[in-house]
Amino acid sequence: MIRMKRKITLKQIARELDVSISTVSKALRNSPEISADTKQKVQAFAKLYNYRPNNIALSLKNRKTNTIGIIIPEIVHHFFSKVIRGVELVANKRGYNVIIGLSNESFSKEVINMEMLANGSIDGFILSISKETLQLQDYHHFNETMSQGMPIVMFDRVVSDINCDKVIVNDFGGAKSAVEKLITNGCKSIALITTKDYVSVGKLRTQGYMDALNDAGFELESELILKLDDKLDYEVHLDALENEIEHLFKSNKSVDGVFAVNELYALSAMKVARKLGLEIPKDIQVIGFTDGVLSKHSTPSLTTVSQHAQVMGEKAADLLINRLETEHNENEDETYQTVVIETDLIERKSTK
Amino acid sequence: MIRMKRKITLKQIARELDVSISTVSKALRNSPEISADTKQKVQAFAKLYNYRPNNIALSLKNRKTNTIGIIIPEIVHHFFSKVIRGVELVANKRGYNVIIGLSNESFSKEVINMEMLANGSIDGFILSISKETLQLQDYHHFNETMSQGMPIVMFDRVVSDINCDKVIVNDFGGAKSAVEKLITNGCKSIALITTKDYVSVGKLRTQGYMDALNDAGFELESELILKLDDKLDYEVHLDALENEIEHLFKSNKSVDGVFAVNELYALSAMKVARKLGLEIPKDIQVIGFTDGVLSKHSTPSLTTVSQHAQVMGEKAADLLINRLETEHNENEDETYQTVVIETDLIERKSTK
DNA sequence: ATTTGTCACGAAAACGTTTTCGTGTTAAAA
DNA sequence: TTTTAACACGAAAACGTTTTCGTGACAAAT
Repeated sequence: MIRMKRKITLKQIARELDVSISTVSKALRNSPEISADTKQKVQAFAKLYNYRPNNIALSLKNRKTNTIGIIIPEIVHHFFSKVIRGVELVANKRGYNVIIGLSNESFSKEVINMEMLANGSIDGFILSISKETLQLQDYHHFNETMSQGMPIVMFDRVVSDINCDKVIVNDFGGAKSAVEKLITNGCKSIALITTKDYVSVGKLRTQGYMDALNDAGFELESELILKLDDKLDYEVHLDALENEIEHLFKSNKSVDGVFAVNELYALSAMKVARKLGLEIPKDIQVIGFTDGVLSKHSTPSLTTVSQHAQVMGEKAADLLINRLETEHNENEDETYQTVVIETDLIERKSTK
Repeated sequence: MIRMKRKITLKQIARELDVSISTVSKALRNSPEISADTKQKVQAFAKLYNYRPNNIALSLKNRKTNTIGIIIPEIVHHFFSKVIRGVELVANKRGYNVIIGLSNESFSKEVINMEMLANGSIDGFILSISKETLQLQDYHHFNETMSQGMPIVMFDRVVSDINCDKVIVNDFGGAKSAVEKLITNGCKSIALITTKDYVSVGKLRTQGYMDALNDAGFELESELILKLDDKLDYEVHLDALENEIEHLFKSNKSVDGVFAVNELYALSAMKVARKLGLEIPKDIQVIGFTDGVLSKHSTPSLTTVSQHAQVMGEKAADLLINRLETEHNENEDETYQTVVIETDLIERKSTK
């Protein structure tokens, strides 16, 4: 049976050594007020009993928790977990902890989670907006949080209505250069597989696609654009997804290039193409938009637009902590910045 | 410019309403001591100003944070992120928050992270041991944490030296039934691709493999066992991994079945097999051990042993919270339990 | 002998709660 | 009229820190 020795406090040290709590505190912080003798005695005792200041008490006293709250729609997702890793990395380096909340793409869970954390548990938020919130366009909880003096940094899924620091991917540019790559590689009829427009990133990627076609003098054919309703969880209903894509291919036999706004769509496109007897990349070339793990290990491996998720997390954490650690004058107008992370085109075997 | 209205406290409400702090507190908690009039007044005021008790102050007062600390080796990993989701799910349901720390497979980071959180930030730990810690076999930080009265629940990577609640996968059984499946499917020469033995799960899966062969009257051929050093990050050095596997196949042409202890090894085996002109599952059948996303989307899709990561997380959270919420008599000997999560064989296209 | 100054330490407040106990006021019982 | 009881509220302690300010002892300077 293990001997229980509860964490020791200043008060207990003070009692043992027959000095006051203040003296112990000062001795441990090496205050010049305290004599060398006493310091030595106190420090030795503290080390022996492995004294560590209680974080909660410190948080209360300093009105600062040194903890960052992350709210994301889903954690079982490479993009988001990479962002978390980035946040954790710089947070830890700068002396902060990270506490996570999952909204599960639900508005109410997002609100509840934020309220729980906002009541003193954390100093600021890093978050990506849930799909439901984006649809409802109800952003009161963000504004309320910020009006209470708690800063927010949004990443990836952001919205221009909210005034705060943001870290976003150059979705437009990434999509455009992907499509340009397809054009350069000789594609004449390029399909787009995307989501409904309310998710800002889907919209921007669609615009990048259109812009690239436009610049190259291609005509925009709406039959080549497949807008999927991501209400449906295609991880579960893979066949539904594949049917949609198969329909696209069959009614547009000339398609020789595909740009998909995420990894799953791209892989499904490749799968369907193969099923229809098309060779990749000879007959049809495919590019996805993602930071996922599937691309690298698919057959053929998938050329993708990398979003540098971890860098986004790091940047978001830096933005937040910088704001937390600069004195904000009461009446000075805050000025927020939006950091754009550039994408990289990672060429693999699904393009020529 | 947004108007700043800092979070309101009991003291401020008390001052505004010209009553004492105690009265406000009691009124809000509907104490019978307080008159209906006063209650009404206080509650209305509190609602108007959206009063919420400060979590930190409550934690300090109650010596209970209602927060769980998770320490995992890596978050960009489907297995671990699914576990987190499970933990988060039941933690939230039961009124707890989750704070994460990444050890990054490093002993020192594991120790530091635990110390940070153990100083009052959390009520208990859920963790999976880092590889480096497993190698060093230095578990003092776990024992110290527990001796301070902070419970630990370990999952997946556990060690029998430590006395605490545990949630593990039936690695032995899962591996055994996978290999049995291969045997049933007609495989005569089954290779094993595994890791070095210090990670307990690798060891157990290897034993499952051997036991299945043994039961079936097969002879154990050591050339069929490939033990890979996972010091090398094979995500980065994929070619090195594939070379090893290619060597295995070339020097054992008779191999018609492969059991791999993780997803990456299994996929690489399939890739190499294809490269060598073997058809899957006709010429060679492959089964992996994982909860990952690659298996489902690979070509052919991979038959795997599912570990039910989310269930592990849920179970671990329940174990921890149960322990936190039962009065533990000072001198009563604690008794710990180990929950074994059974695996499922998910049959896909890499087996007949 | 008195003033000044330094040294080494302790008391107390503060952070935001909850809770125990005490107390003044009023109405009912003796 | 006096005692008792219920009622409604406030003071204070506690959780574990840090920090400001005050103070007693002693030595040095006047």
